[in-house]
Amino acid sequence: MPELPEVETVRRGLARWVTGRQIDTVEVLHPRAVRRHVAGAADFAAALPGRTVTDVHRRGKYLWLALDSDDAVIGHLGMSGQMLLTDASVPPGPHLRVRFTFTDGGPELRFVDQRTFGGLSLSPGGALLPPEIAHIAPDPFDPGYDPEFVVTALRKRRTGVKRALLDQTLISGVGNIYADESLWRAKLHGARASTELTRPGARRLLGHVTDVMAEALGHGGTSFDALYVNVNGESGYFDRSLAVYGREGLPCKRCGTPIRRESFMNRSSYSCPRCQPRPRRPSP
DNA sequence: CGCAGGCCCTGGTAGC
DNA sequence: TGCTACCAGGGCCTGC
Repeated sequence: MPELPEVETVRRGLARWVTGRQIDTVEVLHPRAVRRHVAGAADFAAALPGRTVTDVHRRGKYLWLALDSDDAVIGHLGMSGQMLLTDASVPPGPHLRVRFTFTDGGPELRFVDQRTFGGLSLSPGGALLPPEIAHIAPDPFDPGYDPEFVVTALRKRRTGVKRALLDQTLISGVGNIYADESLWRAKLHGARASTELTRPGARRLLGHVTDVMAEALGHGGTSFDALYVNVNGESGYFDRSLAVYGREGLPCKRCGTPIRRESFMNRSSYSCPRCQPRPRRPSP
């Protein structure tokens, strides 16, 4: 499940292998992959040939290819999306959704997505920051990220801390995995009311968010020698060292208490019952 | 306006 | 063995 570190790893791979190349052809193999492009798949495919990729940017879990036309191709990986750079001779897999070829005849770019939660769209004039994702807050690695502003906003939210962390309009890039990891480091249960956070407490939590994602990025962003941009941990180079996520019943790495799993927002939350006690009056 | 919950997808796996 | 049920979950949308 790609969160910020995974998307940033993909961005770096794309920046290295696609920047400066001119698009030759675009083929949409599954309309759902471009459902955010209102004008439709044919329009998407027709608009891109001849354009050159000038840069690759990211905000939170979104990334976009900036084009020499000042437009942008926005991409979101969803849960299972991958950007693969593949020689044209490699036969397409079953989940190939969109294929880009380039005029240099080099490796093609394939958007592969099993569960089709991800997708691509064309953003007119969006090269610098697509208006479609202007509502997404800066992530901790964005020059525009202001932790004191987020501290203030977080403490104003009348909701649970975890729900607030997952709100991409407050701080972006945080998903279920890194939210749980950050809360474990901060010794906070996700159902704690965000209004109860002190300013220093909120600062500490946000510091953990930044740290845990920076560490994951350090683990994942190193091996880009191959012409292969992957977002799935399955490929091996994504060696996340997780303290709580997915560790139900295993000992807490701090106190040894078995990690618990709770259902929250129709997904799983992992925490240590001892380090992260449930609040008396839980917030959603 | 702020917040909460439903829905979209499909491969893998557990259970019967 | 073959079926069903459930799980993974980010972001958009709707309704309160």
